[in-house]
Parts: sequence; structure tokens; C-alpha cells
Amino acid sequence: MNYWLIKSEAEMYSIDDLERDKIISWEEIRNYQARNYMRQMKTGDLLLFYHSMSNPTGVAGIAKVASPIHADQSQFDTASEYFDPKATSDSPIWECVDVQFVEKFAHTVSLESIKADALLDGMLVRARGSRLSVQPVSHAHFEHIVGLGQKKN
DNA sequence: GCCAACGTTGGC
DNA sequence: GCCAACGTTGGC
Repeated sequence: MNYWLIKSEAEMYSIDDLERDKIISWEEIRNYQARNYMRQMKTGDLLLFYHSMSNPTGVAGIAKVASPIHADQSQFDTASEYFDPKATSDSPIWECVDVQFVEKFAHTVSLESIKADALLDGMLVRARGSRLSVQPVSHAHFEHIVGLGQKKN
């Protein structure tokens, strides 16, 4: 079992949207490194759901991988801004997994508190200028974030 | 809204 | 294959 962090702009698609939808294809990722990490995902892997461009930014809950990697349908959709003319159904360029809601935290674990916590040293999301929207997370970091998010205060 | 950091593109 | 120009991300 592996652990990951996925980012979403909170105003575009938040943990509340995922709670409502239950499960969606995590489409529209157009970054090779992020795609390559998604290719490594296995059904059942757990995901920290991170809100970017929000107040506060941070981890808002947990999701899980609910399908094997598959073609991102938006690359074939000429009406989509994510349409890719170089992609064909025989050789898709962009891929994604399905993501299923698990839980929303009692409170968001803010980036500020993540940066301040020595137990989270080395988390990629703390890196200055980190723009990667799909990142691996260690088991220890995952468990610690979940503990912080579930804590009542 | 600003802007630094980063990824991608394309000319050569 | 270099690298400047450009577009995007994302914290603040």
C-alpha cells in the first residue's frame, strides 16, 4: 500500500464536492511527473486531499484510489480545454485513476502547521515552489497528518 | 493581484 | 541538445 497527496484548487473541486460525488475520474492532469506517479498507484492506495488556492491551504481529508490507471477521456474531447490533438484512443497520452471519498477532516491541516511540524520534515508539499499536483507521501507522514486532521480542538 | 518558481515549447 | 521565451501554479 502506498500513500499520495493530490492537490485541487478548493474553488474548482473541494473535498465537499468529492463527498457529494463519492467517486470521480481524476482527469485533467497535464504534467508528466504527476501522470507517472498516478501510473504507480494501486487500487486501495490512500490519498491526502489537499486544497490549494484556499484559506487556509492544506490537507482537507482522505480519499482512496478506486480504479487502475486508465485513459483520461478529456484528452479526446474537442470541446474541452484539456483536449490533446496528439492523443488517440490507441495511444493515449494522459491517464488517470478514479478517486473515491473516504473522509473529511474535522479541520484542515494547514500548510503553515505542516511546515511548523518537525515530524513532517521532508514532505514534498513543504518544498518552496512545489507545484507538483500528485506527490508520494511516506506512511509515517500520512498517519501523522491524519492524526492532526482528526484531532478535536 | 503579484510574482517567484517551475515546466514546456520551439528556434537554432 | 541547449536555452530563452513563454505559460502556469500557487503561496502570500
